[in-house]
Amino acid sequence: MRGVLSDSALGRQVNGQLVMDYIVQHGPISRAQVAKMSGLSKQTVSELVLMLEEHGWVREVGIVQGKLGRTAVTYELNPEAGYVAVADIGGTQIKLGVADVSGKLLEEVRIPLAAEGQQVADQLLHGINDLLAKNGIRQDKLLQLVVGVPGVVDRQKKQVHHSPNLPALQGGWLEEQLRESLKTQVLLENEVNLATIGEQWKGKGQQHGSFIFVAMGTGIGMGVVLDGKLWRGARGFAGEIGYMPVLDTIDPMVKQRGALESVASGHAILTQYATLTGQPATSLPEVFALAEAGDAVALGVMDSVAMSCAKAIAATATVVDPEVCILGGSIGSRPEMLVRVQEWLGKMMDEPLPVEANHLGKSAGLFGAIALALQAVNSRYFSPQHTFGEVVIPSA
Amino acid sequence: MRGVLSDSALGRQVNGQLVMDYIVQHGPISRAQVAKMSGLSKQTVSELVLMLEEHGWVREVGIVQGKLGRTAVTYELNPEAGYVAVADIGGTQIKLGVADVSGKLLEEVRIPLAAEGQQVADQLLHGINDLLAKNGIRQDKLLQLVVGVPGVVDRQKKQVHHSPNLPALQGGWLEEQLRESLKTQVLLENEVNLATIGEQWKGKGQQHGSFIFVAMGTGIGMGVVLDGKLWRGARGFAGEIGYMPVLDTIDPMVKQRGALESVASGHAILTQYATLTGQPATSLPEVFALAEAGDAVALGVMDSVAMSCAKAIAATATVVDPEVCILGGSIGSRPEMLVRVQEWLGKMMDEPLPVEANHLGKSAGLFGAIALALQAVNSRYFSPQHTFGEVVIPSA
DNA sequence: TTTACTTCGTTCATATTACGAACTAAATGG
DNA sequence: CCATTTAGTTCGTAATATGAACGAAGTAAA
Repeated sequence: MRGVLSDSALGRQVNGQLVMDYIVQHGPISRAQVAKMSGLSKQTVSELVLMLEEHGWVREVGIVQGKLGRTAVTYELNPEAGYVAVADIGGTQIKLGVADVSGKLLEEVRIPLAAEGQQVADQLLHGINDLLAKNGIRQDKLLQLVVGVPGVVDRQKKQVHHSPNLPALQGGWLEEQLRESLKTQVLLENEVNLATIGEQWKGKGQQHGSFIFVAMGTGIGMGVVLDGKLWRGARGFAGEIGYMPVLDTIDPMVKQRGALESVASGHAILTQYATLTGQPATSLPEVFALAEAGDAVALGVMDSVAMSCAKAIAATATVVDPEVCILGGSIGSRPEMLVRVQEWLGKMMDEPLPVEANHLGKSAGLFGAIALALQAVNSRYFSPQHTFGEVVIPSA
Repeated sequence: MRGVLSDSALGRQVNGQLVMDYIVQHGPISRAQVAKMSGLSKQTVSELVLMLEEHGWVREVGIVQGKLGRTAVTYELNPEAGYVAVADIGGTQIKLGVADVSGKLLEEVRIPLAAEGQQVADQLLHGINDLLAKNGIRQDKLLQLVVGVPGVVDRQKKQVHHSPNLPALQGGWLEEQLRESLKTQVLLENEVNLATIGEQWKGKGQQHGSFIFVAMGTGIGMGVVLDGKLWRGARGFAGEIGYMPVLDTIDPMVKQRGALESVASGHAILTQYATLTGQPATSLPEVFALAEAGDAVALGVMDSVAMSCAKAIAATATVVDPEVCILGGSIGSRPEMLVRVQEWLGKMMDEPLPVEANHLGKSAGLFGAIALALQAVNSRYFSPQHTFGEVVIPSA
């Protein structure tokens, strides 16, 4: 029981994880079935299921009759084994939610975003505590909190960088405060990355091991999933394609704001339309309406933005070669944008990368946060570092 | 002994792999030292080392005296446990080599490249057989062959695609012929990817878990290493940045040849110089000499190529966020190109990605092939699929 | 209703693997 | 020459997984 991987409890870990997986994935299932599918012997499975049951991770569901042979007792993941909280700090509001370990979202609330950093932290704290109270969840049953932020997250230092829309979030204070107040593990994650994980879990990414998710809204960002794993980059900067150089001129202003973002985003649509017409910038829905009505300038702007977006996708495709690109965000999810991007990609690439519309819309972020939280919980309680399946009170 | 991960031999596999690693990494080492470092008990280590010795993977080196305490018997990787062959099919010649499992290159030869596809295959076969014979290596001791090819390799189908300079290599016939004739496992791999693995193993990549390697020669290509693993892409197309769109015009010809390759490569230097001067294209060394002598046109061409290259690197940096970029290839490894690329990157990026000159030069490909071959051998003989460390005769 | 059959799940004897403690071996160093 | 130190082995014990046998609890059919 000393060495890192030395004792035979390693096998127990692996097999326990395996049995847990079968129960989670294949819903109510009998021990005999798990044994058949996993190749483990029946008693080993029985032992492991007993252990999982004692720790509260699985529970008996019922019995299966009607088939030939003895009645089978079936087991499933115990949703009450624990809970996770998720938050998504957007441009104008905060979305909050609690989910159980089966991934079921129990409740969701939206709060208008406060102006100041410390107020935002308080909003998160109170919001989550309210949700826990209303759903009768004890604090020690809260296993993980995941917060989506509009910025680059350094996972090692647990700090937020490059958060132009909400500079108050920068640094590591938010994570620390939430962790200490809620007495649970806290993960901060870039909002586009969360939406990407969401699409992977419940959206178009399910069929694909490697894909990119491009979110075009006010700004533009990307999530990169390679072999089923989100790639965050050496400094958490992966997918920040707003800074991708696509112009031929090198403009110091562009370097600041992000080269691609200045030509492929909601912001770009407004500026370009204003510049071309000489009129002060109108609203985005207005430009879209004008384009649909056949306005030449609006159509030209749409096309130019689609081209820049396609260029970024094509460039990315040569670097990481994904199976597919999922296009999302408030602009990117519009069908007229999707077709234009596809058209331009066809002109740029010999074998154009398939581009699909996203599936989850605005909920992708929260779903992704739940998925990430469950991943974290899973790797925490079923990794070789811990005693098998034992629920420890998560704290610093 | 039935289930996939079911029997306790799994632990044996893991611990055997662990002990093997310590012996390989820490040179001549005693069993007591391995026990201390790994956390395994002394007898477990003794058992495993005995097993490894019986299978021929390790051997006794000698004894350590002079220190306090009993003499220690030290062990090391047995270089004669097996051999790998490597080949690099270049533009004008084939490089061949054989190495032992310790990674030591025993002999290297160069052969002028034959004109026709089947002739190339024969050259490989005869060349490798000659090398084996000269170095007294029995065919059943040849555990792996790795061949570097100038094209995109589909690992699932074991086929070569997009090989414009050597179209005869396309398809899966080469792998099949080599495997059946040499009766060993064969891996084909893109030459830039091999150079990347080479830099990772023995070059600048050693200090970095995630980096990109840009090879600018006649054409331009890139290798992507993320968290220590070469990323090949869904179809083996990752890093084919020759096709990256960087121009503002969409030219069907450019789509064919590759947009970036037409502005950032040896080929581009020649064409641009010829266009600007109106003279027929000169040779590359000539253009470099002119630039050094202060010729304005030559300097302009250099700068323009460096800018395009920097743009591709900056674009890649926003997508994968590597720690560093290693610049190589016959053009890229020139210091005057390196500084220019660094200069341009400074203008394009807020926190410019560090760019370093490559370390291994033209041998990177062969080194990478050896590293890849050893990886393949390692995962073959020490993976849970096989009986621990048992040498099986590799065949179809 | 009884009997045969099928499948679920447990009990039991056995094999593998790892560990720690005790022991032997072989050197150094005064 | 003997204490000390380190290397390596022997041996008893504990954990884990297995397969075979067995008991349990249903269906199917005579």
